[in-house]
Amino acid sequence: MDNREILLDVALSLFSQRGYDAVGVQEVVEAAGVTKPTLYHYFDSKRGLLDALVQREEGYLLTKILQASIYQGDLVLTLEKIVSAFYQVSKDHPDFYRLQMAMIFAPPESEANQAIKPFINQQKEILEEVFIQAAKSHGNLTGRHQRYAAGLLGLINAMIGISLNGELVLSEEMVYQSVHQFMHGIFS
Amino acid sequence: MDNREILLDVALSLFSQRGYDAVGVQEVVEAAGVTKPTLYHYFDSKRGLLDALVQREEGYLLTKILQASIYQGDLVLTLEKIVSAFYQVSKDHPDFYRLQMAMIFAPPESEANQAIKPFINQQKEILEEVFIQAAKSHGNLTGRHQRYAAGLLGLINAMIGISLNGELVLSEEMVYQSVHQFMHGIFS
DNA sequence: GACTTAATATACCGATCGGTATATTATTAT
DNA sequence: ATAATAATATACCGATCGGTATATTAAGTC
Repeated sequence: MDNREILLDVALSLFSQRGYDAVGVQEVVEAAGVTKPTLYHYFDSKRGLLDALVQREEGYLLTKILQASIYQGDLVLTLEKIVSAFYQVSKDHPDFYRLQMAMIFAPPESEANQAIKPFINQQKEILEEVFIQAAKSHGNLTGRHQRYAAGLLGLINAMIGISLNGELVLSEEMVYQSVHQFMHGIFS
Repeated sequence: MDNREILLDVALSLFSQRGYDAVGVQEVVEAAGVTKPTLYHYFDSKRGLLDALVQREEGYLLTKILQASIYQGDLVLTLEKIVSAFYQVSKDHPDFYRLQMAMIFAPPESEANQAIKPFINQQKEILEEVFIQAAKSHGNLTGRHQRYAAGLLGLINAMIGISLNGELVLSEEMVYQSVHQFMHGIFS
């Protein structure tokens, strides 16, 4: 077994349950069954551990979103693929998604928010690119890609937030409903 | 000046900037120009300080929302009043709203999330009551008040989140647009 | 087999954590 | 005026914080 991966898994679990600041490195290494120098051998610092963790998980998420976001002329279909990819990742990696949400809404000067910010911007840029492509055939979308990307991401994260509280199941029907609701807001 | 109020103000500022866990009581009392026993005279613990802070600010917010949520037969009008109240509070008390967002999305076992949860539930209950009242004249709303309340709250917080990042101004037109978008999702 | 490097542990560092025992100074009530 | 209480400060507590110096073991490399 790879202690580096074990440390990342344990850190993900603890950080997502109680928060990055509230969990000490001592607790992480104890839960992982190793000692502190092992952690500091693989990661320069506690922040480095968080960065590596976020990198691993965001790599997975961004790959899925990129695959889903190849625009081929049908905006609704593309948005449904994207929303479906987000919902699927949130179901496959609920711990990470909980942590990501906490980091997104963490105070701007906190380490957690600073660590996630570049990846959230990447998510936004991927969505913006979709709306930029779509604007070539739907003239009335022009110039609003930033607002649309932010709005869709907000809707997606709101839905996932509700589902992580167990109050909603993100079925494929919810994908359709989410996109439908979003498009109505755009065109009317 | 009242040292208790000063402590609450300073704590709000620091917690909203860097997070509850990352800010120590020493830093709070230094920024407030007092010493630790003064803080512990007014509040039993660091958690007690957070609770008192949340109580003060949520009292203000809940009062505004309650005033706006008196249903008098016009659902759209009522929702516009509610959304307007939320947006106004987020503009008048941006620090608190930033802190509230962080607490809402903080890990479920964190002190921050546990401290805000009852107030968020109160917000939900107020919105649910509106939809329950409205269902008496709009039969097709019946039985979905929980989902609608959660969905509207999600939309409101997503919009406020964007505005706190400086990417959007929550004008009265945004109130109209938000409610319009939400209603379309419900009726179609 | 000898040498090097990666991976781990023991034991420790100063700083900060949340919280308090004790004493002193204002304020209030009688 | 005096007693009681509220409000503050000095100085301290053990525990934990993130991080490391040193030593040892395991795993390759020549």
